Amino acid sequence: MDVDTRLLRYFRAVAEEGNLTKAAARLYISQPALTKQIRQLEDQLGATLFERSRSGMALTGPGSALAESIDAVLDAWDRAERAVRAADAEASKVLRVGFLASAANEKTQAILAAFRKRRPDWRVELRQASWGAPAAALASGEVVAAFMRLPFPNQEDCHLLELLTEPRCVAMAANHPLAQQETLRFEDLLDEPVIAAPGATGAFRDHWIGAEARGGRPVKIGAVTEHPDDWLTAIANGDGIALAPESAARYYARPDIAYRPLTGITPSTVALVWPKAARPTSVLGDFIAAAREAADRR
Amino acid sequence: MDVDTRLLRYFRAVAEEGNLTKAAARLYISQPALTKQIRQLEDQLGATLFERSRSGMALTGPGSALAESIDAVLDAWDRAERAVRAADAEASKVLRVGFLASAANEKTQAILAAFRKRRPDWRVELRQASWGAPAAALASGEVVAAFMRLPFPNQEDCHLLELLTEPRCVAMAANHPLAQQETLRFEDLLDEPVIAAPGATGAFRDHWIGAEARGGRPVKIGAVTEHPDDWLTAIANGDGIALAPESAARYYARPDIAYRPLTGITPSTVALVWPKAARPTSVLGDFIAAAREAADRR
DNA sequence: CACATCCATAACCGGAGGTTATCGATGCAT
DNA sequence: ATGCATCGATAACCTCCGGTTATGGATGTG
Repeated sequence: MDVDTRLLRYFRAVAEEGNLTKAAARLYISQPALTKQIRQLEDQLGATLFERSRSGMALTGPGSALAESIDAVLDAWDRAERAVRAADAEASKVLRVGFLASAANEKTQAILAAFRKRRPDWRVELRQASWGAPAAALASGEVVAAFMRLPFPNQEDCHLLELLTEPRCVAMAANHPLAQQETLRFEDLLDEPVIAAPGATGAFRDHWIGAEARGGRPVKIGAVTEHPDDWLTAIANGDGIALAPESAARYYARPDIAYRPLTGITPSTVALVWPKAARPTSVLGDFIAAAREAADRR
Repeated sequence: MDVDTRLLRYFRAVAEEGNLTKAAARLYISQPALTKQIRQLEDQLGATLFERSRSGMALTGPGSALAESIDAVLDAWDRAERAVRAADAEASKVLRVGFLASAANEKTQAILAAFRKRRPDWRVELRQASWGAPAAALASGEVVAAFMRLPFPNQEDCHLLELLTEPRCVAMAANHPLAQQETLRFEDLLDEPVIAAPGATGAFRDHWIGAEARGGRPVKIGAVTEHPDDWLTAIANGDGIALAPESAARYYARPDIAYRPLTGITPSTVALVWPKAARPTSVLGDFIAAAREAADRR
């Protein structure tokens, strides 16, 4: 019998959530679509995978059997995908590197230059990662390394090379009352709605709503965004304020957005990261060396 | 990225055949469909998997990387599928057993009775297997064992318990000139067209066209069939003659078909087979024991 | 030089995966 | 007890994708 890995991911989500509605939300599809898909999986396998009840979906015996076997399938496919992408990169001499927003800021060019010196025949392709699943492209081998801000989800599966640390500031609509002040304290922002990353990003989201400095004070989410453009628009729109690295003021300057220095909040660190699971190649080694060189020279 | 295992099988077929047209034929789809699918796989992976030329499709570097990783994925899924089916069988107390045509003939009832005595609360479900891929249902765990005639494709992946051996005879249209004779010699049939199993079945097909007794004499294929019904129809229709187990005369008697004893050809053996790959269960053990008991008592 | 082989393209059809809207059942809080 | 929130199932609909047949273009081959 054939399956789509998508179906397997769907199944896994439902098994983990124990709840169709929540699983559907997590998968960014509608609940009826998920209902249909799960039922179809059951039909194809000829087995009942879930016990439906008012309180949710509970795994049956066959369901548990599938849940236990499923990771092996998805992992095998991930490995296959990585192998193909690695071979393709080798063949076309392209190193694909992911980045979040402004990557390594002013250091980016130095790193790329240092790498070009080591591998003149290679080309570096920078790909923007979504905030929704910043590490997904790493896991699938779509990019072989990425410039990331710490922390991020599944960080423990990656090797890290810290590149720079910079203060965090606050971004808000230019006409926001607090923009009058030259400098702000984080305590002054506790009641402001905040523009946040998607909930699935865990520690990453928490870091950028300043959860660690709130002392348990609840936060009001003004909007959820996945890309810099949405993020900037939401801020300019007055949906809320947002924490941002200081460099955002240079890389994302706009007349309708004000960036203000902020006290009482820890700085942000940018690192080059690459998956522990991937077999390291010499080209990646050269890129890491280039990044290390550029990071040390300041 | 998501894939359907179907796509992976398609890719594997093309990689093995080195030829779109032949691969398409093997997969029972049209060549344009396969062209599209392979191209789509390449698009999704963002890599060229094949080098196209007038002489066929040759794997590129990324293509080879995929070819090497692909079996792990498909095997993992096979295992998952088997695990689910096993758990489902356990839960619903159904033992699914495959069979080809008349299964174990007169022994079948004795085996089932012996099993019922051991496991009164279980039910046996007999499923007919296609001649096109007689062992497919075994590999996927759709059936946990099967009554098969030896040899069959991928036989080496299975444990065997031989149940009975019976002479092979010849089946032909009732109005066929040779049907006049009470007994025939295999040498008399060498020029007759033969109804055969699909080419992919290898040794199975060879056995039933009597390849081992032809001494290299070429065989004329009158028709290719996958199921007893097609087979009987083709014979009655005069498309060709066919070798058949003696018991076919009892289980597939028809006024428009004549079965005649045959000399100069080896007999046919029926065995109960079960995959080596599957974790053996105690129920299956009981079924095997029941089969052994019924086979020994004669 | 005609033909066979092999892959690509075009036009078309049916089904499957997705969506929104809605319902029925059940548990919980007012 | 009533009303509301939650959860899964169903219905109606749209789009796209996987399949089909027919055909073309390039390239060896008898």
